Amino acid sequence: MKEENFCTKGGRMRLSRYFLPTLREDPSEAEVVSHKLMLRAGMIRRLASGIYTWLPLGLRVLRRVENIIREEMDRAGAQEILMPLVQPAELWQETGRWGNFGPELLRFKDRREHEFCLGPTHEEVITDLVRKEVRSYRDLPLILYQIAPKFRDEIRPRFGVMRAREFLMKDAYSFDADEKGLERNYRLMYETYTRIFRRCGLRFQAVLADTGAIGGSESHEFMVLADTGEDRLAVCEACGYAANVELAEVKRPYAYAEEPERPLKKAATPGVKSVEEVAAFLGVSPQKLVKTLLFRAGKEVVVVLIRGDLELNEVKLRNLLRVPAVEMADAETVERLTGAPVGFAGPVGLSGVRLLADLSVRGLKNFVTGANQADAHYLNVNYGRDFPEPEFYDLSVAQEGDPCPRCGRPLDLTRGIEVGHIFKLGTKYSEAMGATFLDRQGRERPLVMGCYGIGVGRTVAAAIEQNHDENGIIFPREIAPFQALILTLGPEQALLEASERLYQELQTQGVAVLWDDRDERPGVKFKDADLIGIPYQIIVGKKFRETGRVELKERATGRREEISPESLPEKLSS
RNA sequence: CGGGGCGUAGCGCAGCCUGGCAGCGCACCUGCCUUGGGAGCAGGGGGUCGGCGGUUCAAAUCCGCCCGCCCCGACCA
Repeated sequence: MKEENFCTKGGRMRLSRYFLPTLREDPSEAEVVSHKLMLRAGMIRRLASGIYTWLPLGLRVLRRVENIIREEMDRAGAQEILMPLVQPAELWQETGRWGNFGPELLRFKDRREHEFCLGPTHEEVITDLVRKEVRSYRDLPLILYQIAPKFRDEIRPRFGVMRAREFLMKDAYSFDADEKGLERNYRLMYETYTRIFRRCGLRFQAVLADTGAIGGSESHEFMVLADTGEDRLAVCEACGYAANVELAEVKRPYAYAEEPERPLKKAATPGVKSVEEVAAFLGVSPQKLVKTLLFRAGKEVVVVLIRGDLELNEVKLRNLLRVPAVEMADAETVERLTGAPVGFAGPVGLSGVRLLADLSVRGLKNFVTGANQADAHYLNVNYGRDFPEPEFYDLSVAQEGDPCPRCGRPLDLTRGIEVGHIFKLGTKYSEAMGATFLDRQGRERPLVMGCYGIGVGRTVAAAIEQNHDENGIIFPREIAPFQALILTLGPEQALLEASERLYQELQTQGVAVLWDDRDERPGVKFKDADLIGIPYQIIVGKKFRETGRVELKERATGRREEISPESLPEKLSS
């Protein structure tokens, strides 16, 4: 007889043999609850900033999410491929993104001094593949996808796998002959994503979104609703409008009392810089202040005016200026242009720069601005008189209660975690890279593309963020690492034998089951069981000794019922 | 990139100010005991005190440089 493998002796899903390093206390490095719980439950361990290893329990959850995605993508007719993480610079130079992707694109050279990067996304690679292989409209439509690691050298990785530098992503790309085809595929992916996140047991919301570095015409983000989310959403309950606040159009009514223009006056404001400080110092409301913001957009510097109580929306500014990124001008630039230290910039006397203003400034009279001079502000400033009339655009961030741009009812603001993002790319990449096909008339035309991403690890973290209590994780059934956990509470042979029989039987019935056969006291087993969040706990202990029945405890509700061991497999496999 | 904090056993931390044996709790190993919500007793193992350099008879502790991690900011005008 063959010797039994010492690692799998008695079956591999025994906790006494399972690599599950749980932590009794919160690790100090973790801030948000999902990160703490993933570390404590032995799902992940950090290797370096934003770089994580998935341990067996965590990997099982990751795989379950992956498999839901795979099933739904396949069902939608997409075909799975696997592309390289390492990508040659040449492809990125073709689309121009080598230059303007920014420092999160990790670049390096191989031994022959050829330039490469770690792929933060795969538009270039897929477009290269398809331009080489697809010739005819007969090959269309086509959707390809992969589930593979990505690398983005984030400024500030945080929250564990929620904002990691290396992360697992599902990315899909659609290719069509025309806009109509793209529209069909975009809708198909929208529906597929809805199915995926619903199956993962998440409460989520699809919102209109900015297209950012990926580009394209239209896009939606799928947001898991959570207070710890990094994105703010504007949602209208009345008509269903929902948008990332970065994008949400502001249709705020600006009603300003008619008042005569008063003479310009300079006021000393020593050391008074921020809006709150200036307003308090001069005894006026922040709505009477106009902030003067200097931005660097490529080589150009632009000046933007906005009412003091409002927030400037950099995404709107970036899209208006049609540049890949805008950033606040540094102190040196501010001083050179305004002649004053940061905190005292104003539009009066500025020249040689483009002057923009948010709609909130239009109609505003006798406002307060910096005087372009240290420790001084102007009162009673009026555009058209004291400085040239600026170009007005919608450049502010939507606020709670602003009117919905579609129906006018007040908007709600909530927070969300972006787990999915879909884009209509159009011909941006196909034209740049010459990815064309021959249509029915034999004309050469660029492929019309879409792209569709899901953060797999982030989805796991978001699910935990939404499903936990003070004792630990409560996994939604579809993504739980196991369906049931057998707790053997006591060292007696009879308990062990009964547990082992149950364990074998459940496995034979196809129920994913883990058995806590460790020589630990009941308290330890209960605590770990609640922490790792497996939906059902099967307790073989006191009740079994007394009655021969076991207890079935549901993790989510804490409900316990007594049940005969024989009826368990049927109950759990349903 | 700017500001702040931290780095001492696997985890959580004290010791540092005022230099003089490297500690506590949990975890781990052995034995006894115990078995329904992170038990108890006894014994034990484990440390480049983030790194390098300096000051000193003597450095976890003081000084300098570097590295790493966490938080906040990058919307200040």
